[in-house]
Amino acid sequence: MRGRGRWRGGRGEGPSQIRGFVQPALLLLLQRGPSHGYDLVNGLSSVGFADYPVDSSTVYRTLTALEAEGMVISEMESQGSLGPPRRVYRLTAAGEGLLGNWVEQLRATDRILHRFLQEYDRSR
Amino acid sequence: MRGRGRWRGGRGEGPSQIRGFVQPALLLLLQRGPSHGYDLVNGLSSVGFADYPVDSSTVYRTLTALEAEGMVISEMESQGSLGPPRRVYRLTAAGEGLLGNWVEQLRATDRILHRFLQEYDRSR
DNA sequence: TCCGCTATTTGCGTTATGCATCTAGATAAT
DNA sequence: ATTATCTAGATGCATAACGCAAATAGCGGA
Repeated sequence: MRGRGRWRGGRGEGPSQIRGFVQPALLLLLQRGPSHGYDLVNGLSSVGFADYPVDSSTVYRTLTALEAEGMVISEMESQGSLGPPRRVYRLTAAGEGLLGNWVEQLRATDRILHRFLQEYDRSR
Repeated sequence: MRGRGRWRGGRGEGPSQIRGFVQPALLLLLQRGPSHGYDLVNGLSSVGFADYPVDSSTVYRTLTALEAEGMVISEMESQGSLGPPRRVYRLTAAGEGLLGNWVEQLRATDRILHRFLQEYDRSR
């Protein structure tokens, strides 16, 4: 899967303007159980995040970064998949904590957004 | 030591993860009437966006960019202010349209966020 | 053999933003 | 008069978080 994604807020299309949303999204998906990069790439655009296309390179890089910080742990899948070997990630306890922090952040973001939209609607 | 930069969603503090939110926020403020940069800097952190601190440089740069695209127009204030001359901006029709587009975008963002938070809460 | 998936990695460029610093007018305090 | 303080804005530098493109590689089918 190649990132399709047009962007440029304003003109027309575009990814959401949330930065650093890939990280919490991946943490949430991993909370459901271990998974590997390729699957997560598709997972993002299927399970609830259909409107939020993310490039695969971003996913892999984010996973690498998360592992470097101890938020996830990976190991090469012993055997049995249908293609090349996969690196399977699973959430650590620290990772779960991080997810919790992200959630707080995102709730704050949500409130800001609501205020903005409310202000806009009120000005009509 | 140059820009080390606090950030890091997760840990604790950090700017909101909304990118490109300064633009719609400024457009919304300008919809209420003409204003100048310094005022808008404070406007952002007072009128509804208290939790969304924005650096003044960002505000000035965003205004410059908006003007280059014809979304706002500025002129130096003829006279009468209490400090150095101000550059007063006002919204153009194109700017109002842009704001409308941003609003649509942000509603989409809002929906994504809701789904995310709902998923998280459901996993508890 | 060549194609099309699956799977991951890496180089390169862009963007929005923060921090620090500089200039400078106006006014109030010393 | 000098100095501090607020108002006002511009600019250099750094960087996180992406997207896009392309390389690498295992595997199964036509």
